[in-house]
Amino acid sequence: MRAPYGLNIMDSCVSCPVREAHLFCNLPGPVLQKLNEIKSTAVYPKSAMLFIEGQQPRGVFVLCAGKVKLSTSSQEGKTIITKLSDPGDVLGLNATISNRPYEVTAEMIEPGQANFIARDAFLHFLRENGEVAVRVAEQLSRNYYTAYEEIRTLGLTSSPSEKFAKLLLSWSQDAKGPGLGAPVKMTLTHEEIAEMIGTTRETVSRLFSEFKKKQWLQVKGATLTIRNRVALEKMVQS
Amino acid sequence: MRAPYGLNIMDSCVSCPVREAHLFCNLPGPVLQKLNEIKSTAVYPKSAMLFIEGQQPRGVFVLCAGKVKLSTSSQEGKTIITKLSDPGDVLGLNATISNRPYEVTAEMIEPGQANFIARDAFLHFLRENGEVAVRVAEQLSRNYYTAYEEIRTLGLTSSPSEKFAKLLLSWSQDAKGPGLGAPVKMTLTHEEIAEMIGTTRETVSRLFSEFKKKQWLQVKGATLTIRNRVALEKMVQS
DNA sequence: GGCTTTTCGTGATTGCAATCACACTCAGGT
DNA sequence: ACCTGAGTGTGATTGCAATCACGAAAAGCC
Repeated sequence: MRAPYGLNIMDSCVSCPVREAHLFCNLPGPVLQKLNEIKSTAVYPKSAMLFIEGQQPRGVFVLCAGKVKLSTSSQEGKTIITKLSDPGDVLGLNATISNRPYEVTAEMIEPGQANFIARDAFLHFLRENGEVAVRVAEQLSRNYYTAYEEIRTLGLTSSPSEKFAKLLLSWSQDAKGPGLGAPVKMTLTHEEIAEMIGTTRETVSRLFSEFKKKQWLQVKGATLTIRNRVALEKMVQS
Repeated sequence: MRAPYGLNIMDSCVSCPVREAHLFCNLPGPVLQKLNEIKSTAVYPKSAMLFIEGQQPRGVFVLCAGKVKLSTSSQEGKTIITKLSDPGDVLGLNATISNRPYEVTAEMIEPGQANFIARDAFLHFLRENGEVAVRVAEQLSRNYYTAYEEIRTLGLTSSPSEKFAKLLLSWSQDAKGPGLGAPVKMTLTHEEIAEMIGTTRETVSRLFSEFKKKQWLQVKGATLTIRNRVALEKMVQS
């Protein structure tokens, strides 16, 4: 069977390879089985919207494969990307729990797969499984800390170069391997990076040039290598 | 009995005048009684710190009287005020639940009173009273939305004047009475207002001058009256 | 009531990043 | 190979708010 977009479809949560260490993936067998029954799987192309800011919450999405960007926009069209999500992340949790509109838009930035669980079934599932409800509370709390980190970045970091350095460091931390110059694959355009750090596309281009000229950074296609981590860390005082 | 700072001490939650419509205040009698047993009351002067960013969470504070500002700072001393809390608000909830350091500093900006509930007793109380736990989850979710609102303000609002207008409008909404020119009492210094909207003290001074000259605003001592709400709303596109 | 200390108002200057403008590169489609 | 459009690099210009620098005013404090 050939799947669309060159993906390997994951049919059952029970055999999911990302099930370790994530909110729903790593549950005892019977519970996972029940979860498996109420979820529906779908495959999404690049640029697909899982949900849009302001919509009434239909339910939660568990990302199985691919990358998702979460963003919020003003009416004039200015946009900030608040988070990039990886497989295992649960999207739309807060809106679904509290029954308020989605506070962000979730868009695939590379083709992927997600499980959808409708709100009613999800809430019912939570009520039946206290242990999962606890995990949900913990996840909400983690979301809150992430949001606060964002507030600190936006409110306390003055210059674009500082925010840019901060972003690069956070990427290299996510990359596996504590090796010094761990290469990072970058799937974002300069425009999108600009939206992550609240500046303009041109400024991001200039920052790349500057950091490359200073030998702090090396870019080869979509692969990004940090050459002088200390210098970057020195920029990020906060 | 003369209380310090000219306050009327509230001894029991059962007879508390702010008990309506707040997280813990408005609970059925027996539960409220139990809450009353595990709390301890204290009176704080202006500038007292209930807790400080980065401290291990000792427990939650329920504000009974007075005003509290929540802020977070960078190492270089730059500070943003993320929220002003009023009586009835619960402070330190998220840190206490998740056992992470307080993410903000809570400082009294006018003398007041707060009930403290130690972490262990609080968690035990939650486990015994499921209904309260649900309210806590809802409160966490509300906190999250507030944080997101802050992110939108910081990230999407471009000019200081826009943020200033937004702040003024939010104040006038909090003021009771839907009357047109509802006066607002302002207890903050220009410096603190600057910290709320991420700008400098001088810019805030200039904004006050500008808005007064345009007849949008009237200031008499600590009392602030909006004279042209429409004009302010037109500034706040988002 | 006079003292210090905080808070406020306003000018002058400066610097940084947004904006505008345009050429260049590169991937994909036909 | 060609076209097309998205994405990128970089100069020139500009505007806005941070910064610096005071003096004035108001608020605590003996």
